[in-house]
Amino acid sequence: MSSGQILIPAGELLGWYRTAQRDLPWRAPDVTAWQILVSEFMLQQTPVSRVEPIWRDWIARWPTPSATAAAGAADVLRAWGKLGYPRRAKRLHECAEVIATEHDDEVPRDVETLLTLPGIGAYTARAVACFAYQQDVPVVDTNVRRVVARAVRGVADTPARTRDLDDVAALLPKDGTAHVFSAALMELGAIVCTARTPKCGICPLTTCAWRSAGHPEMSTPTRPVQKYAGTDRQVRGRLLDVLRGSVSPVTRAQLDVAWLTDPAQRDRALDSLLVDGLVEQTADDRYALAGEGERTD
DNA sequence: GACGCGTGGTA
DNA sequence: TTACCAAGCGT
Repeated sequence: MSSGQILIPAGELLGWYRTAQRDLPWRAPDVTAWQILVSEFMLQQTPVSRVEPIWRDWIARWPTPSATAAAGAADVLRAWGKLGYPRRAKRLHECAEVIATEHDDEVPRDVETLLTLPGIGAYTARAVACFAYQQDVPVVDTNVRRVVARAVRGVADTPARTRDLDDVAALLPKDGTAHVFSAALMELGAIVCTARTPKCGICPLTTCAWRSAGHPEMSTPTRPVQKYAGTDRQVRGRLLDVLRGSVSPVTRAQLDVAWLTDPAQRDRALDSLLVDGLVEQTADDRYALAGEGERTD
């Protein structure tokens, strides 16, 4: 994409965002950069509705990086509950430790430094810079990618590409409102220009290349949806669920009953949890969530 | 760049 | 019911 042409009118988008934005708890004025960062970790591949209650409890319990770092890893994994992808919880804990010890308990402001932190990638680094520190950096998540694909390129969606960042950067207004523009773009994708049944009837954009083209279907295939039932991921989930539910270490037999259909797969899943540092083996040959017994709060 | 990584709501 | 999908990251 080239051009200095304005392809998404900022006025239309920002006007809509002012009245239509959701009242999400991490958007409240007194929320800190760390607390916004926590929301971003939780929102990585998990819907807002499931994150909200967990985030509220989490922030009340561990409001700062140092408070989070002081908690035991097992307590963090339990508080994460069933949000999914528990490696995120572990990385959030590690991220808290780094910020507490190496950044004076302050979330770094610049994208370069944010990118060095555990669990923070291209999206989250810029989301924190944008939403917590009002920086005019391009923020590209699945919503932004889809809105740009449709409104600008006239296609239903596009697979993730590294050059998405440059494409979106070219669309940002240069008058200092880019951070709001980015938030609005994401919000539009989240509640109007949705993946499955877009609400074109209430879209604030008066011009849209996708609409003009007659809402064509996807031409370039995206990644196929992953299977879950019967996969190692499901087995890991079952094993972890057993461990989250037990304050004391469990025996191998207690884990074995969590997945009876394929013992070899069960062993592989347990091994991968040990490798990932989510589970530990105790001296008496039992199993527990990693960091069980470190606890502080 | 492709793949593996949880979980549950919705159509 | 099955299949899709939800503010990605690390390898």
